[in-house]
Parts: sequence; structure tokens; C-alpha cells
Amino acid sequence: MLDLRLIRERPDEVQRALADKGGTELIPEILARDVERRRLLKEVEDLKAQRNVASEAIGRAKKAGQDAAAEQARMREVGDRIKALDAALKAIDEAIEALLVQVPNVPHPSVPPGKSDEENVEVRRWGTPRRFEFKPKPHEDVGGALGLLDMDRAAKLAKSRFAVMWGPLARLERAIAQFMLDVQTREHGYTELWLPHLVNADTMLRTGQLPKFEEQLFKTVEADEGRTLYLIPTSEVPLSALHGGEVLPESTLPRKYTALTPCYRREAGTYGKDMKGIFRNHQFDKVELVKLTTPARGYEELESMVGDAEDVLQRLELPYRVVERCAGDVGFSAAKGYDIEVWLPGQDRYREISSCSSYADFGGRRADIRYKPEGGGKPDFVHTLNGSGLAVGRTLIAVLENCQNADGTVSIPAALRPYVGGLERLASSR
RNA sequence: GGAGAGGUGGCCGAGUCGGCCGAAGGCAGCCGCCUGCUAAGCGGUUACAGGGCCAAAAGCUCUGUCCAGGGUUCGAAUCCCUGCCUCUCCGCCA
Repeated sequence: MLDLRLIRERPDEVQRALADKGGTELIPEILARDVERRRLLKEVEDLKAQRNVASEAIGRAKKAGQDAAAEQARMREVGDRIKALDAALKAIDEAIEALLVQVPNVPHPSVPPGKSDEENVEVRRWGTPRRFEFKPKPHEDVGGALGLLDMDRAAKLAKSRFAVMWGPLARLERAIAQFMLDVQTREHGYTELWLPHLVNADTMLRTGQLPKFEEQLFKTVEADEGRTLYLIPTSEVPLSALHGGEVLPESTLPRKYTALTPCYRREAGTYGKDMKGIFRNHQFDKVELVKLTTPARGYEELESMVGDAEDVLQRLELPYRVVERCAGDVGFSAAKGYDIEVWLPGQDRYREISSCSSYADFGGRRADIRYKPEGGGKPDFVHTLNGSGLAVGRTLIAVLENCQNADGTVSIPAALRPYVGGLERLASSR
């Protein structure tokens, strides 16, 4: 959520910054409502001040044994008026809020211009895609041929876009997750958290998932008809709402959190897209990275977060490239962001495996997370950042495709072997 | 699931039969003073949000905030209702 004051004081600047992202049409209406709101606020506050003075006088009069009935009657009318104005004010506040949450974040000045992902800018490449002496297969074929990736039974158990993994493949999935957590906690200083996988509507609102992305969420019905809980689409949700409503001492920043959770997504509107295998499933594991930091360090923390994610791929020796998203593709809440795309020989192209974004103060304001500056002074909103470090399922895909052998087996990257009991290759177990 | 108790400022804790309570007192923090050092002592000070005045900052002023949302009342931290959360006891249970 943008700062209303920013829109009020520098509307032209905001409009210009949002040229590629949209939402500019909302600005004039917000401004109009804001003027109306302040007019109402002034009126009702003046009445309240009047009432406070009068009530005090009534109290004194009564104590002195005098009659104050006339004044009380007058104040009863003022009270009714206040009640009506308060209701009007509440309505207008809600209207402004509803508009404000539709306005996307303004991109950082360094973000390249552009409307769509076609105008994203490649920043660097790492590693060289391997040259195969045979035609590399897509991961669903590699895993399927080994009898380890079982999409049919998953569909029977649930529906399409779910997976069952057998034996060593299941273990490899677990190994990759453990490996990533170890890298992020031991090497990069993130604190690991274990989190709820179901969260309430308030948490979804704080993190901007609701109301905008409701159709992407699985929601549950509680037995006692209690409040609706939603399955998290990423652990970014509980992780970034964790400190909602808090004021953190600056000395404790930056906070660096990581968590391994399953992610549940409806994938509505993606029919026919990436239907094969586990590339785009309703359930997948992800190791998430979240940082809370001061505005001053916000953008250097973004760079280092990208590095933290890249490190995992380097240790696994998987080729990738880093792409900076242009203004039109940077995402609703983000001010700046990078995608890391891993090379998938089965698809013969780079595909997203991590996305790292800075929300600047946009997310902090919406979630209401502030910090208390070291030398005193007013609390200010933190910068929030998040990134995948990495998506486990997609990493598994990358291993299956990049490390496949002519005989159908898959060599397990050296870094993962300690996590699979020294196993060197995936072979058919049936 | 049953029965009770409770949610006050950074923390502890007081708030009489509703009125001068943004809230006593203590602790902690900050600024001075004092003091060979330390400790103690003395004085002052320390919440957040929003609005108005002001070119702006400073400053002044108003409104709101004692878990949240409603209600009663001229007036609510104090009374009533609902929700959320915490604690104790019993039962059940992975």
C-alpha cells in the first residue's frame, strides 16, 4: 500500500512512476475522497472537542448540585450528529482504503522501463548448459521412465497437478529441501522458522493476498463454522505477517528469516500451461527467504538475497541466468525484482526457479511493521524483501533434466549426496 | 468438551458506587546535577496514529487509542453485549 500522504503531496510524480504498471486512473478519485475525508474529520473533531468541554462542565455542575438538564439535552443532539458523521467518516475511510490497496507500488528509479516480461533485462549468466550426446528428456519422462514420478496415481488420489514420488525420488526431494535450509541458515545467516500452513483472513489481507488473489487460494471450512482459514500459497505469507503491528528496534535489523513449507495454489486460469510433470502443481515445497530491513539498506539487501539464492544453484552446479524485471513485470507490490532462471535441457530454455523482490515500504505499511531508529526519532516502516531460496520442486526438475544419463539414470549432484545416504544416482527401483 | 479467572503504557502494576485518567506508583530508558571510580542520591523527561494552524521545520492545538467491535450515557479504562486471546482445574486425545 502506498502512503496516502505521498499521493496527496506529489500526485504527478506517482502518476508518472506508475505509467508502466497501471493504477494511475485511481489517483484522482483517491485525491477527491481524501479532501472530503479531511473536511468531515475536521467537522467531527470540532464537535467532539465541544462535547468534551461541555461534558466536563456538566460533571462539575452536577457535583455542585446544580441542574444541567438543558445542557445535557443539547449535548445529546451533538452526540447524534457525531454518531452520523463518524459513520460517514468510516465509510469514506473504507472507500479510500479499498482504492489504495488497488494502487501498485511505484518502481525504484533503477528499474528498466517496459510493459511485459519481454522487456526484462538479463543481468548475468552462470554456468554453461551441458552438451548432450543424446536428446535430453523432460523431467516427467525421466522420472516416469524410472517409475519414480507417478502422476497417474496422484490424479487418482487428488486431481491433476498433483504428484506422487517414490522411494529415492521422494528422498531426493527431501534432501534438496534440507540442503537448501542448511545453506541459508549456516552459510547466509537466516533464522529458520516452522510455521502454520493455514492462516486466517487477516493474515492474507496483511500480505496482500486478499482480496486480490482469492481465486488462487485454497480455503478450508472449520468443523465448528469458525473463521475461514486459508492454505498458504507460499511461506512468504506467514513469514512477512509475522511481525505485523510491531515496532522493531533498529539494532535487531535486518531480520533474515527462512522457512520450508508446502505451498498450495489453485493455479486458476493456467489451463493447458505447463501441464506435464511437477512444474506447475497445486502443491509444492519451497524454501523461502524474507528480510526486514531499514530503508537505507533495502536495496543492497536485495542484491545479497539474490546472491543467497544463486549460491544454491552454484553448489548444485546447475546453470542459470539472472533477469531483472522491467517496470511492467515487476509485480504489483514490488519496487524492484530479479528472477533467477535455471536451465532446463528438457525444455531447451531457462525457466524461473526463484524470484526475489523488494517491496520497499509498501509491504511494511500494509502489514504495519515499523522499526524504531537507533538514535531516537519516529518509528518508520521497514523495507520488506522476499525471495525463493529456492523452489524445491523446480530444483528437482532441474536435477532430473540436467543430470540425466543416456541409460535413463540420473546422477545426483555431489552437494546432495550427504543428504541421500551417499547415493550417487537415481535408478529404477521396481 | 465442562468449570472458573483475566486481558491497562517498553516491563511490573493501581485504578474507589462512570466525570478533571493518556491513565497513580515502581522498574527500565534518556538529559542534566552531584560524585576520586562504581553504586546510591537529586531534578527533569520518555507512547502511537490522524487532523488543523504554519511555505516548511520547529512549535502550538484538536481528535482518537487502557485486546477488538458494537451498545448505554451529556460523559466509559471503569457498566452491558459479541468476538479474539491468555491462564487455572477437570475430561478426552495424537
